[in-house]
Order: sequence, then structure tokens, then C-alpha cells
Amino acid sequence: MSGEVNIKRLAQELNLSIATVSKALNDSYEISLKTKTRVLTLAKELNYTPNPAASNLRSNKTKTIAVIIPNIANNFFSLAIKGIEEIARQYGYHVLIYQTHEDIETEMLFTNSLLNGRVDGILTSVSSNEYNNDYYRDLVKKIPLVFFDRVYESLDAFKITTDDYQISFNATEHLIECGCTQIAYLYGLEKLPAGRTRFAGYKDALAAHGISIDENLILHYQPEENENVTNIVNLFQSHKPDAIFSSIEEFAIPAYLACKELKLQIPDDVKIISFSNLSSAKLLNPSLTTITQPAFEIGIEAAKCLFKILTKRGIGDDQNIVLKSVLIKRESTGCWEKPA
Amino acid sequence: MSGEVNIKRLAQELNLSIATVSKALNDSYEISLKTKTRVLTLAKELNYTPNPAASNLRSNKTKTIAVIIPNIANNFFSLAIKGIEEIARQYGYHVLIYQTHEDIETEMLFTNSLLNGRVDGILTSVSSNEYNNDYYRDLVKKIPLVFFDRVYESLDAFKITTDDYQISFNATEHLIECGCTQIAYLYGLEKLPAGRTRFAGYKDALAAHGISIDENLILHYQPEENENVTNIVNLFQSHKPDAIFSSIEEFAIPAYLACKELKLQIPDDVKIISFSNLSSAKLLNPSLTTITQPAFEIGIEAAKCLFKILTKRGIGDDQNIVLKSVLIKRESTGCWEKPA
DNA sequence: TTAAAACCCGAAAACGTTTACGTAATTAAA
DNA sequence: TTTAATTACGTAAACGTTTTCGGGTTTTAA
Repeated sequence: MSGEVNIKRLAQELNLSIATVSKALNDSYEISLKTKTRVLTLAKELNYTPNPAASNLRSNKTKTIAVIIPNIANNFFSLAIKGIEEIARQYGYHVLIYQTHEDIETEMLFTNSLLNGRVDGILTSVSSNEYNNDYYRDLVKKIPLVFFDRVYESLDAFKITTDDYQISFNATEHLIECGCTQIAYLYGLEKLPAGRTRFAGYKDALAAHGISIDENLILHYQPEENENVTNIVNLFQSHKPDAIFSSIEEFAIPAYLACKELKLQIPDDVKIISFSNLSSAKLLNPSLTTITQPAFEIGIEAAKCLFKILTKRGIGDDQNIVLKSVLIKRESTGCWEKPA
Repeated sequence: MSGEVNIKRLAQELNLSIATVSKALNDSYEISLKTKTRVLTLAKELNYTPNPAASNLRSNKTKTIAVIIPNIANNFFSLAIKGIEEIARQYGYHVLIYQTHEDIETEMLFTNSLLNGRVDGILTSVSSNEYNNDYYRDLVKKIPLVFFDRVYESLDAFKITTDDYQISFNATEHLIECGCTQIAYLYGLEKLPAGRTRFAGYKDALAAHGISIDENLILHYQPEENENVTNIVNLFQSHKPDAIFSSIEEFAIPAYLACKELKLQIPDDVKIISFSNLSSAKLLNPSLTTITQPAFEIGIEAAKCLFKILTKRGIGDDQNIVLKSVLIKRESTGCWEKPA
């Protein structure tokens, strides 16, 4: 009964043609104010909502965007999605979510399945296990696409990133100012510009202070959390770093666990700093000094850029948008200004 | 070019009718194996994917489900979504996400916008600020719907919950066994069965141990996080509880902050226990004893139930599915067995 | 007064599928 | 051998919109 209220039904009850009703609903200039209000009031009365499938088919627009991310159960991404949702709602758009689990195959599978008109555009933060530039160079020609955080460079598309280089430089400098010289680097996102840039900031900060890079102090991320803990433990035992720079959130907890295992005191024996959006960073034991990316704002900006494309605005705009991360000094680096 | 490959195109190139191609793609028994393979190979070669809008319109099925939750940036819900996504992917379904921000109006707005055939079914965890039974009693007749965690009772629909009563009883008993008698209760989800049941478990555990309820020790959740901190501080100053039972994750951090502000030692001065899916609970200062719900599994189960309905299976099955939460004893309650 | 413009609405095609129905050719049953 | 059943494919309608085109009526300008 209620599911059967469509344009035809409205047209019959109002003694109008289907075309007129459709135009009235879409606020066309061809329709008089009088009939518009007649149509609108009946539509509201019968609780009419247009059939999306029919509308999509004819107009080739879906009012839907897709978000493709590695993992939703991650503070950064869930906050970003929150921002995206906020903007999407303002535009009356629906949001589809896809998790790649850091696998480029499923990433491409999902993306390809969206090219047949299921969505009007895509927001993506690419997976870390490979860098497939060719694929994305073709893709951005086929569908409106915006990258955020984990981007592909030198493509004709909007890219929302943070000041990874500068903030990593600053964070490293902060450790140096705290008296550290043997700063271990926990390396994540190696294949992506974000990871490379963070490392560059670290390296350049060391160089700027006359500290030479020690390759032995660089540890690479393993998907198995336990492996990371033992790797960090081994690193401590073999090379005794006096600080840890964790370039991804996933390394922070393992670093703490390793210290716990070795009974190392933070920040006395070792200082720790990590990229992180964990809301509980300030309550860790000790509280964790973090580089925190504006995840929510990144989502907002990314969505705004996509709607710029979808509404044909901002054609000539700069496609590289860089937001500022913030270094929040806490107990784990020992020289914070004042505990809250 | 590549976007223009549709059934008509396939039919032309193969000298077949549109109907035959469609049936071949859907593996109909009416089509010979020979032509099926001809169609399939060309389809793959041209990278054909059916237009979802056209398919939806004609067949009245979208391979899409919706998830309606209060807030995605919450460990419980993001883990649940991860589980839902997992199952949806197995069935080749797409997942739409909607955040209500605990507002029943937007919740109904979203839900209503899905009744016109945009999705085949809905998974929902209802918002906490109201209990609108009438609305959902009508709704479950209109569209396949599964509730998870925050459910409406006595409705003809699948409901996935946890053993809130029993685990709250056990947790309260744990505090009592640690010597606490003045156990404050931080009350959340008051209008929902989940919140009520948790409170009942707390109350009955007190009664079972001959401890009378003190209304002054019951604090109600406020949306403003700062308010909660000051409320807890006030509670401490006026009634000196020796333990805190936080019935929702959102109360845990404020409780810690209040203790910090009053320089109360956890667990010596006060013991704390909280419902929580925070992955960092074990690293808080001190580590937090939690009641942890199997969020991922809840998502899995909820999605499975929805697909039971969508595939017309499990008609007579029990619609109340209860999963077990787990009480993880840590430092904040002082009598944990053995630190990890 | 007349032509042009503006206004308002309807007929019908189109979007790309799915599916009920029809039919010819082949096979099985009588 | 005749008839019924089965197999394999095609025709055409339908799903509910949007949109092009056209026409009739009223208003404005000359």
C-alpha cells in the first residue's frame, strides 16, 4: 500500500500528467506555483519518496558516494568518516563504506565494482602494501575521485594530506631537545608518500643537528602485532635507543608493551613519541606524546573537494590541500610544559 | 567507451537477443552451456558489469544493506561494522552507513529515506535519547530489520544483545569481593533495555550481598564530557564512594580525569570498572578493568541474521540472540590475578 | 490590433535491466 | 509413427523516473 505511491499515483489523484508532477517535484520553472504546492502537499500527505533506482537509471546520478579505506576500526579513519558523513548529509548524499584490509587486490575489486554508476564519486585512502600508480592514473579519468591522507602523487585529482614532513621534523627535534641522540624509527607506510615523507622529516632533523643515521635503529612494521613487540624488544637489547619515533599509531602500543616487558621506565630510560589519534593517549601510563592528525577535518575537506567536482565548481583550484597536524607533548617525552 | 558496454552491446556482438544474454549472465537453466560460456567470456573481455540502477529498478533488489548507528567514531560500533562488512562482502552486498548522533529525529529521517527500495534491509543500534516503540513496531513490518546491542524489545525482529544483566551482576560482585560497599553507578542508556538491564544487574548484586542502594551514588550521563567530570568530582566530594561502576565507555575517561583532579589513587582510594571496548584499556594509568562486549561478533551475528531473512531461511529461528561479554580484571580494581 | 514572448502543461521516448510468454527445434514417450 | 515433453532462444512489456519536444493559452510589446 504505502510502498506503491509513485509519480503515476500522484498524477492520477491530481489530474495531472506524470511529466508535470515530476517537474513540480523537481521545482522546475515550467510549473506554476499553484500546481507545485498542490503536488508537494499531496506528496507529503501520501508520504511519497521517489524511487532511487528509477531516478538513478534515468538521470545517471545516484546521490551516493563511496569511501574506501583500509580499516574502519581505527581512530583516524572512523573520525575521517565522521567528517565525510557530516558533509554528505548536508548535500543529501548517502555514503557507502568499503574496507580493504590493506589489500590492494580487494581495493581494486571494490573500486572497479563502483565504475558502473553505483556511485557519483569516491573518497579513498589507499592501502599500504603496494603503490599502484598506473591503476589510479587511469581511474581518476573515469570517476570523480579524491584522495585523503594516503594519496598517490602527481595525479590529476584532489589530494588531502597533512604536513607530514614538517611535523616529523619538529617531533624529532623535540626528542633531540630532550637530550636524545639514539632515536629509533618505527617505520610504517613505507611504500606510500606519507610514510616516506615522515621518514624524511626524521632524517633531516637528525642531520640538521649533526646526528648521523643509524640503519640499525630503523624497524619496519609487521602486520602481526606480536612480532612488532618482539622486534622492538630485540632492538632495545641490541642497540639501546634512548628514544622511539613511531611513525604510525599501530606501533605505539607495541612500544609500550616492549618497555613493560623490559621494565624500561618511560621517559627516564626511553622517550616515546607516536603518530596517533587515540583519544586515550593522555591517559596512558605514562601519557603519550603524540603527533595527532586532524582526522575529522581531513574528512570534511576531502568530502568538500569531492562535492566541488560533483557540482562543477572549483575547477581551477589547487588540488593539493595540506592540513596541519599538531604535536601534543606529554609525559612520555619527559619535557612537556605542564601536566593538565 | 568502456562505460557504454551494456547488455545490448553484448547481444549485438554475439548475435543473440538481449533476453538470452541476460539469462546467460544470471545462469538461467534456459540457456545452453555453450552460449553461457560465450556470453561470460565476452562479458569478461569487455569488462562488463551490470548497471545497478537498472537491475534494482526491474528486480526490486539492491544488493545493499544499511547500518544505522549513533556514532561511528566509537570502538564498539566501528568493530561491529567491521563484522557486518565481513559478512556483507561474502554475500556480495554493499553497506551504507548512517550516523544518528543519538538523535531520534535524524534516526527516523534516515530510516524513512530507506523505505523506498534503496536497501534490501537494515541493521540498527538505536539512539539513546528516546524509546519510540510504536515507530519500530510499524517499521519492522515494512522492511527486513535486525537490531543489535541497543534493541527494542518484544518486536517481531531479530535482536542481537549481550548478557548485560549477568555481566553487570558479576562485575558488581567483583567490586564487592574487593571490599567495596559504596559503589557509585554511572548510569548510561537509561531509556534503553540495555541500560536498564545493566542497572538491574548492579542493583541485584548489591541486594544479594546485603548492601542497600544509595540513590545519591547514582549519576546520570550528560552529553557534555566536561559536565560528567565535574559531576563525578562532586559525587566524590559529597558521598565518597569507594568504587565506580561505569555502565558505558563514555564515562570511563571522565572518571579517570576526576580522580586525577582530586588526586585520588586508583585502585587504593577508589576502584573503577567500566563497560568498554577501548583497545588501550590495558595501558591506561592504571590499566582499566573492563566489561568488554564482543563487538565484532555482534556485527557478524547481526549481519548473518539479516541475510537469513533476505534469503528466506531461518524463519522459525529464535529471534533473541545473546552473546557473552567478558569481564577483564586489571589494575583499576586492585585484585586482578596476574598482570600480563 | 497584431505579433512576439512568456507561461504552463502533456505526450512519449529513454535509461538498462528482468521476466512472462511464445515458438521452433529437438528429444522422449506412447 | 504420432504425440507429448523438453530444450534453447526471441519478443516485448515492465520497473519509475527524467527530459525533449511540442502545443495551447495568456501576457507583453509594437
